[in-house]
Amino acid sequence: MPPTRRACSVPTHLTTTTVDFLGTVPLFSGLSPDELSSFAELTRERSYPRGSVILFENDPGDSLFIVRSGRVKVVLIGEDGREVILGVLGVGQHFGELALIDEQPRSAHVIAMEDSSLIVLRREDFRKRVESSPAVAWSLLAELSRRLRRADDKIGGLVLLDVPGRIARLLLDLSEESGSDQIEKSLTHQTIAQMIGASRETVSRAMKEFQDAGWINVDRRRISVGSRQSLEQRAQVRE
Amino acid sequence: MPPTRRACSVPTHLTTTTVDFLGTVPLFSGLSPDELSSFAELTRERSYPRGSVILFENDPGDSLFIVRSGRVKVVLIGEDGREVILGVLGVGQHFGELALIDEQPRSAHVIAMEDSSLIVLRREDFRKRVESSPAVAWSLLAELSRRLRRADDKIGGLVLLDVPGRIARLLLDLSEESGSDQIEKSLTHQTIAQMIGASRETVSRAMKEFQDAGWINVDRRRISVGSRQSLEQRAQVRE
DNA sequence: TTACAAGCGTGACCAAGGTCACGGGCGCCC
DNA sequence: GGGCGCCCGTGACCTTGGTCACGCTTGTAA
Repeated sequence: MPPTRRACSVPTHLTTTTVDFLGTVPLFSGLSPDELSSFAELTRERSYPRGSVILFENDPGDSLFIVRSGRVKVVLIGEDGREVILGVLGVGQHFGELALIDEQPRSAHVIAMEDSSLIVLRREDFRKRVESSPAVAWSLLAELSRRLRRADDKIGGLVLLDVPGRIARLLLDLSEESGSDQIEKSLTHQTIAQMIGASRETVSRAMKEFQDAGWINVDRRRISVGSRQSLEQRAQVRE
Repeated sequence: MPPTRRACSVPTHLTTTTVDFLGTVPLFSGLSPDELSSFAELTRERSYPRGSVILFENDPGDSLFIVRSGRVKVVLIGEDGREVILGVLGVGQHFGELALIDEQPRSAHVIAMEDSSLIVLRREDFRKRVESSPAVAWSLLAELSRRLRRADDKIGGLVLLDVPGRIARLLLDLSEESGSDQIEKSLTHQTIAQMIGASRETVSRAMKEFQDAGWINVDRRRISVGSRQSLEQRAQVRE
C-alpha cells in the first residue's frame, strides 16, 4: 500500500495551508482563526521517511508533534528487541504532550510507519497557549482522558482475555474508529501481534478461525467485520 | 492493620477543616485561600465502609472524588469474577475525573479497601473551576500525564516481563512511592497478584525466591527492599 | 519474466504459569 | 481455649501460547 504522498507539499514552510490544517485538528477546535494563525507562526514542519525514529524513549524532549500526513507508531522496545505497540497515530493526531506537561523524559519511542510529515511546536510556545486558552486545555484533557481509558482497557484485556479475545476486541475498536465495518488501514499479522502482546503465529491461527467462522472477511490484507456480535461475544471473558 | 479512623470526623459538614484539607491536595496546590474556600463550599463529604463499592463501571457518573481518609482501589472485574487492580489511591488522591471531563460512563469500579471518607464535587461546579483557573487545569493535566505514563508502563510490563519481573517492578515502584526501602502498606499476595495480573500461587513462589535470594525482607506482611539493584535487574527483559 | 522480499499457514515442541487440592500458621471473636 | 476465617506454602497437573522451522503466496523491482 503506497504511502500517502501528495504531489504538492515538500518541506517548504507554507504558512497558509498550515493554518488551514491546524483548523482541522481536534486539539485546536474551538480556536478562532486569529488564534490559529498566531499558533501557526510558532510552528515548524519536518518530514520523516518511513521507519525513521522520531523520538527516543528517555530523551528529554520538549516538543509537541502533530501528524500532518502519514502514520506513526508509539512503541516500547524490550532489550531483547521485542516491540510493543502502544498506539498508532494518524493525520490530525498529536503526541509528545506528556513530556511537555510534566517535564519528564519521553516514555516511549515514536517511529514513522510511512513517510510522514509532522508539525512541531516547542514547549514554551505551547504552554503559554494552553494556559491562556481554556478551550485548548480542555481538549487536551479530553484527549488524555480518552487515552487513559484506552490504556486501562488494554490492561484489562491483557489480563482477562486470551489472544483471540484480544484480537476480537482490537478489531471491534478499529472498525468503530473507522466508522464502518471496513477497517481502513491494512495491518500485517505482525503488527496486530505487537498491538495485543502476542506472537505472529498465534495471530495467524486466530485470524484464520475468525475467517472460517465467517466473523470477518479478509481481502488482500483488508479486514472487514462480518458478525460484530460474534466478535463482541468472543471479546468477553469466558470461564 | 487497623483502618485509619479519626475520632473527630463524622458526616457533619465541617467547612473549616475541609478547606485546610483541600489545601494539602496536590490537585489544588496553587490556589489562593479564597479560591480554596469557595471551592470547599461546593463540597460534600461521604463515608464508605470497607468493601463498599463507591462507583460502578458504566455508571453515568458526574462527580469527582477526593480521598480524605482511608484507601480505595480502582478495579476491572471480568464476568468470571476475576479482579484486576488498576490502581490504589490514598489520602489526597482523586478519581472520577475522566467521566467528568469527557462525559463518558465510568471506566472501572472503585471499591473502598478500608473505611474511607471521601470529598465529593459535582461536575458543573468542578468544570467551572477548571475553566476559570489555569492552575487547576494544569495540575489535572499533570496528574493525567502521570497516570498515562504508569498505564503505558504497565502495558509494557505485562507484555515484556514474566511474573517475577513484574513483581520486582511493582516492589520498586512501591518503595519509590514511599520514599524508603520500606513499603508502607501491607499487601497480601492476593492483592499483589491482582495488581500484576498473575495468580496468588505464582506470586507466593516468586516472593519466596526473592526472600531466599535476600533481595527483599518480609516481616509480618511488611515488605522492605534489600537489594534494589538485583530487583532492577530482574525487572528488565531477559532472553 | 524471473527474482527477491515480505508476509502468511502450519506442524512439532516446550515452558511459564494457571488451576486444584491440601495442610499449616496466625489472629480474632465468642 | 476452641473454632473460624484469612493468608500463605507447595505439589501435581494441564493448557495456552511462545518458539522454531519450514514452505507457500503475493507483491514489487530489475
